[in-house]
Amino acid sequence: MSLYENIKTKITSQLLEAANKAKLAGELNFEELPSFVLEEPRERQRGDLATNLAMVLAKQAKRSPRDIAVALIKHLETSGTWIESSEIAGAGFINFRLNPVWLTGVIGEVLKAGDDYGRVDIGKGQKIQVEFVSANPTGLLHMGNARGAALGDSLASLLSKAGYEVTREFYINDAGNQIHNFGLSLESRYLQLLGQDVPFPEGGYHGEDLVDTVKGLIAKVGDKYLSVEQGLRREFLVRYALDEKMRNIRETLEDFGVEYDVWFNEQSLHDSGAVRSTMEELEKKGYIYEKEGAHWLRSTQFGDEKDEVVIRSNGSPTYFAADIAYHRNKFDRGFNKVINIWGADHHGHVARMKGAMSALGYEADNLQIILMQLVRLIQNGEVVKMSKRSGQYITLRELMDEVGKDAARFFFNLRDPDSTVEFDMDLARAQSSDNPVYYVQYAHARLCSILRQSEELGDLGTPPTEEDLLRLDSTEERDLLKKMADLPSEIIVAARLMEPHRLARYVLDLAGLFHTFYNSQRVLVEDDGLRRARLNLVRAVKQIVGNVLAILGVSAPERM
RNA sequence: GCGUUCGUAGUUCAGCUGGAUAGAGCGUCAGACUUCGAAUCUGAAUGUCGGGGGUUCGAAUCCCUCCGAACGCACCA
Repeated sequence: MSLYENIKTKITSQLLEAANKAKLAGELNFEELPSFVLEEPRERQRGDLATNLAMVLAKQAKRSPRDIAVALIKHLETSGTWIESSEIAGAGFINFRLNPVWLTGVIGEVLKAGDDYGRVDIGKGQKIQVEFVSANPTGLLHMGNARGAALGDSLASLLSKAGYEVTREFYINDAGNQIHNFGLSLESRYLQLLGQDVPFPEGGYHGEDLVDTVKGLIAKVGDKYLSVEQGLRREFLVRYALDEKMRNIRETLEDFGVEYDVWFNEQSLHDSGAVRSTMEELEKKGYIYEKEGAHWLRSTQFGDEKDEVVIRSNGSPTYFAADIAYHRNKFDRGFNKVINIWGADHHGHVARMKGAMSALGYEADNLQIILMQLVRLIQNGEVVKMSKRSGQYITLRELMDEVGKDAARFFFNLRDPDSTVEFDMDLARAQSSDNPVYYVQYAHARLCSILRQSEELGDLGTPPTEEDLLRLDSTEERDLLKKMADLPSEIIVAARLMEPHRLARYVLDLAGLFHTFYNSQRVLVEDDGLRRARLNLVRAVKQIVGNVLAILGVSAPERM
């Protein structure tokens, strides 16, 4: 446990003890201690930590919060807690001021832990899977996928930092109706490009990239497949195009800094009989009924708005059926928790998917679905309706070319998945230099620059003494140290809430505090002791900035 | 029509799952480089937290209702 976590835990337990002692002394009356918080007050003049314990006790104790606070403070044991003073304020808050000396210990803690600073263990080695992007291989990756990739990958890194054993997975929709359509589209393009006047299929994929794929194919095999039997021809075209599309998706994501552990084929679920056996299982449990020739899942029993078809009247399973088998497979692989990141346009599927898991006897809460709102693209001051049909969309590749991987990933991770973000292409292009990511990266480069110069000055070796470190007592230094001490707590909260965007905020704040410090204090001063202390501070800040950027998948440049 | 999510400064967004005087970036205005990187810093102005009710010591946060937006409501995925 980190220094700061330790202190907070200690104070919390002392508060509990104080409440019990006050009760024994007959000064306070309560049955059960309600939950309370010990947190940093918004305004730092109020102190370092504050608790609302007296306020939440008011109801049970039938006394005013301020009276209760007096009793609590009277019985509070402060030795070993760094508490320097306690005071009652406002409606009944108890504010604590800590002896700032504890802060200097943070630097040593950071440098000792190195890349592991911020690592916590709330996961306790539990296996957790994050499935994200899982884009259809029938087209190119777009802005929505970019957001999903940034979110999913950073969440996975965050959870891993928090002590979970994480698997990143991509589900490839290489079966079913959509692939059938894909085959028809490919065939049509193939014939068209070879001069035949054939119609484009209804509901086909209009994307230009598909035409390019077929052109590439023709360059290799020519008109060889004109004479091949239709079924075989389509099969070949699909296999070829799928392979090319998936390779492209894979490479694009890799360039975006995302590496998957597992690429899972939908087709394998059909081949292995998993889809069929899963449906039989559901049938056996009585959750399936027949109507109008189709098989339906009673998903309404689990809160869905309507029952869903799993086997069509023509006998073929729906996408949903395969998806149920897929999620069953996930749990059977031993994941304690399974996380899906879906676009908000799929929110209607949440209830039925969880319902299907309940029906199969799994704990639905172990399947967690994070919905992210869609990305609204602005171009020339206007909202661009994105759709694959119209071909009106910006690809992930274009996004990286335009604004860069780091800026894109940071941008998405700065926002709550629940907010519809506006992405102004022109702004991203024109103002790329005042993108927040550069603020953080600049801080990192600056930190590196200071360290480089200290080396040139021959400032190696000798570590600062305890006394040297105690001289880091300006408000700028203390604010910075406090923020540094806070990282483990931030990781815990972010991992618990599955909100990596908190870390982007954190590192932005940290960079800001560093810039402020930099402008008010000089690091490379004549005074040996003070210089050594500040250099260690710089080393530690650099370490943390690097650690957090790594979680976010953003590079930490030494120069820029 | 029903459902899900959202509505916070001119603008883009935070707001730690109920706490003290609602915060940042950009933009605006005024300042800081003979000194470690000015892609930085310091200061100033800016709010009906969409409207209205309720719950309680206390609400941007929870509940109800209305307004507005996005997205769902296929034997598509």
